[in-house]
Amino acid sequence: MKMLERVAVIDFETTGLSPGQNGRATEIAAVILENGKIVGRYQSLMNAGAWVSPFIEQLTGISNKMLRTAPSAAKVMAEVADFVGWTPLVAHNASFDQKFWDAELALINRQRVQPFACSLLLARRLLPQAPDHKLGTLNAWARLPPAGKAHRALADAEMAANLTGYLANFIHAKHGLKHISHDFLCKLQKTPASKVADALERESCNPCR
DNA sequence: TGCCAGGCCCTCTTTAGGGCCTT
Repeated sequence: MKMLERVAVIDFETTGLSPGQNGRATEIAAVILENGKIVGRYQSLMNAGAWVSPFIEQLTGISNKMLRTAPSAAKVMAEVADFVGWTPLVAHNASFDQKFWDAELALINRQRVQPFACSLLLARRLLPQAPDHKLGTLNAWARLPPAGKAHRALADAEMAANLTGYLANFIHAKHGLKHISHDFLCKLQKTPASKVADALERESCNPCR
């Protein structure tokens, strides 16, 4: 599977649903997906000084004790931003990860340098027959490889990467696209569901592809 | 006082409401 452009798939674990006083990152993972295979991995807990509620500890398995000895959020965000570089980003429900990525980078006076594509929006358009579009459900439904404990950053990033590869393969198999760019995924995820088939048809007829 | 996310998407819609998805 060589048709998907190299992308970086990321996943955050956090203390809440929105960045701010009560929402900080606790863990991040980034995996590099190249030719449909994971060729690089970064994963780290991060200590942002935020308190982990019992609910979040139960959900993620990440505790306040674990974060006390973790490297600082500033150090981890600098490392992961360098690891990803200019590689275009993908996340499942990217609006969530994008706001934490932007917020945590802003705290170290850095800015995002690439767009995000969203595997959730793509899956809703390309796999409407799936039981639902949760990351775990889609991976099980598509019979993708198990990736470890859900709600830990590396396992979720690997699941999202496998799903992204599956979606690219689906587009290739069904519509014959030989090269799928991150830019095309970004356009496709904004296409109304009723016009997705037309968009794929147009793209596959483009003589430049 | 009471509440506390927010973008996407569908529909019994568009002068709105509610479910889905992420932690």
